[in-house]
Amino acid sequence: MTTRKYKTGKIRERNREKILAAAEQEFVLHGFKGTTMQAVADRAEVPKANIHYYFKSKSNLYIALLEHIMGAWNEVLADLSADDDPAEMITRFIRTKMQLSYTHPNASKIFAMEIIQGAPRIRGHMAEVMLPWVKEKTSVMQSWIDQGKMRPIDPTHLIFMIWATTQHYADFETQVLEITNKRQYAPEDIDHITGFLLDIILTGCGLENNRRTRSEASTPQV
Amino acid sequence: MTTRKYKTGKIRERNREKILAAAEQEFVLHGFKGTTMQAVADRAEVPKANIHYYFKSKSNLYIALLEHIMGAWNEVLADLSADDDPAEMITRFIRTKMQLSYTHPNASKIFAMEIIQGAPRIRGHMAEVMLPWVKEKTSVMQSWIDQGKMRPIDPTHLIFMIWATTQHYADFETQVLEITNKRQYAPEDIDHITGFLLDIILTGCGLENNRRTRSEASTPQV
DNA sequence: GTCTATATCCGGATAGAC
DNA sequence: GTCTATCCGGATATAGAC
Repeated sequence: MTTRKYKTGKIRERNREKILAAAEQEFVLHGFKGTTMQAVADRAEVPKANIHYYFKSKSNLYIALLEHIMGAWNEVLADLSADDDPAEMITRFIRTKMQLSYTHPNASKIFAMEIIQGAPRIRGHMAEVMLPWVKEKTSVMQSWIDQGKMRPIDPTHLIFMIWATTQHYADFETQVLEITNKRQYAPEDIDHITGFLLDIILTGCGLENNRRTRSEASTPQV
Repeated sequence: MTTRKYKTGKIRERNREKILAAAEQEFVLHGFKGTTMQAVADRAEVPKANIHYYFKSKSNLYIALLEHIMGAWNEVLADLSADDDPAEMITRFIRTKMQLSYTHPNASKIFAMEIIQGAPRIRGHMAEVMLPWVKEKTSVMQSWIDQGKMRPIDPTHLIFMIWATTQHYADFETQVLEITNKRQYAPEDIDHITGFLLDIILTGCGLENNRRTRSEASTPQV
C-alpha cells in the first residue's frame, strides 16, 4: 500500500482495461470477424503487437471480453433475491435490466450477436449459469401462482418477455432512436420506458398494487 | 409459354434463389465480414465466380438479400389494416409477427444484426418505410385511447414491445431452446407463446374481450 | 515490457478458356 | 453463360531490436 513501487500490476491492468474497452466498441460495430486488431489497437492507443502480448490471439480477446461482460452482469443480477412480494421482485427485475440496457448497451449488443449466431462460444455459460438462474426464479414465481398471489401465467416466458423488452432498447437502439426522433436516450426517456414496461407487465400479471405511479408514467411522450 | 426455348430466365432466377438462400444461412452464422464467398458458393453448389457474375460483389449480394427479406416482410405486414376493434388488430399484429418469427427466423436474425451494428445499410429504409408505418399505427391507437376504448398507454412503445417479444423467439432461438430444453420449436410451442403474449399484452392494454381463449392458453407448459 | 518490421495466409475479385 | 486459375490487398501473428 506504499507508493514505493514503480509499477505494480496497475499498468498492466490499466492497459488490459483500455484494450477491452476499445475491443467492445469495435466488436459491436463490425462483429467478430469484421473487427481488425489494428482498429482495436488504434482505438486503445497501443501498438497492435501489445494486444497479442496481453491476449495472445483475437479469439482470446473476444472470449475475455465476453467473460468480462457476463461477470459484470451476474454481479448485478445476483442480488435479485426472490422477495416475498411478486410485484416488488418483478419491478426490481425490470428496473435493473432497464438500467443495464442504458448503462451497458454495448455489452448487451455483443451478447445478442453471439446468441443470434448460435452462441458458439458461450453454450457452456448458458447451461451452467443462466439455466439455473431461470429455474430458481421460475420456481419462486410458480409458488406465487400456486398461492394465488399472481395470475397463472408461464413464468419462463415472463422472464423471456422481460429480457426481450428491456434488451430491445439497447440492441435496437438505432431503430428506437430513429423512430422516436432522438439522438440519444435521456434519463427521462429511460424513466418513461421503465414506467411503460412496469405498467403493461404488472397489469398483465394481475399485480396492481402500485397504481398511483403508473397512470402518469404511461402517458404518451412527445 | 411453349416449351420450345432451351433456357428462359428460369435458370437464372433459380440460381439467384439458390445463392440467396445459401447466403442467408452463411450471413446468419458468421456475420457480413465473417462470411466468405467460397462458403456461400459451396452451400449453393455453384462455382464462386458465378456468384460474382450474378451479384457483382459481396456487398451487392448482402444488400440484395436485405431487400429480399424486407420485401417479403412488408408484404405480410401491409395487410395489417387498422381495424375498428383494438383487441382484434393487436391480436392479428402479434399473431402475424409470431408466425414470421417461426417461418423466417433467419430473416429476423440478419435484420437484427444489421440494426445492432447501427443499421449502416438500411437507415434509409427505416426512415422511408418503417417510420411512416409506425406513425400510421400509433395514430390509430391514439384515437382509440382518446375514445376510451383502450387504457392510456404509449402506442409507440406498445409497438416496440410487440416487436421485441415476438422477434426474441427468432433472434434468441438458441437461448430459448436451451432454457426450455428443446431441439426446435414445434407448432404447439408457437401457439403457446402466442397465447402467452396475447394474454399479457391484451390484459396490460385493458382489452379483455376474448378471455375464454386466454385462461387455457397461458397455463405453464412442461 | 514495448514496438517495428515482416512472414504467412486467406478472401474478394477478375481474366480468360471453354 | 460457366468455370479454372490467378492476382493482390489486407489481416493475424510473430521475430527480434530496443
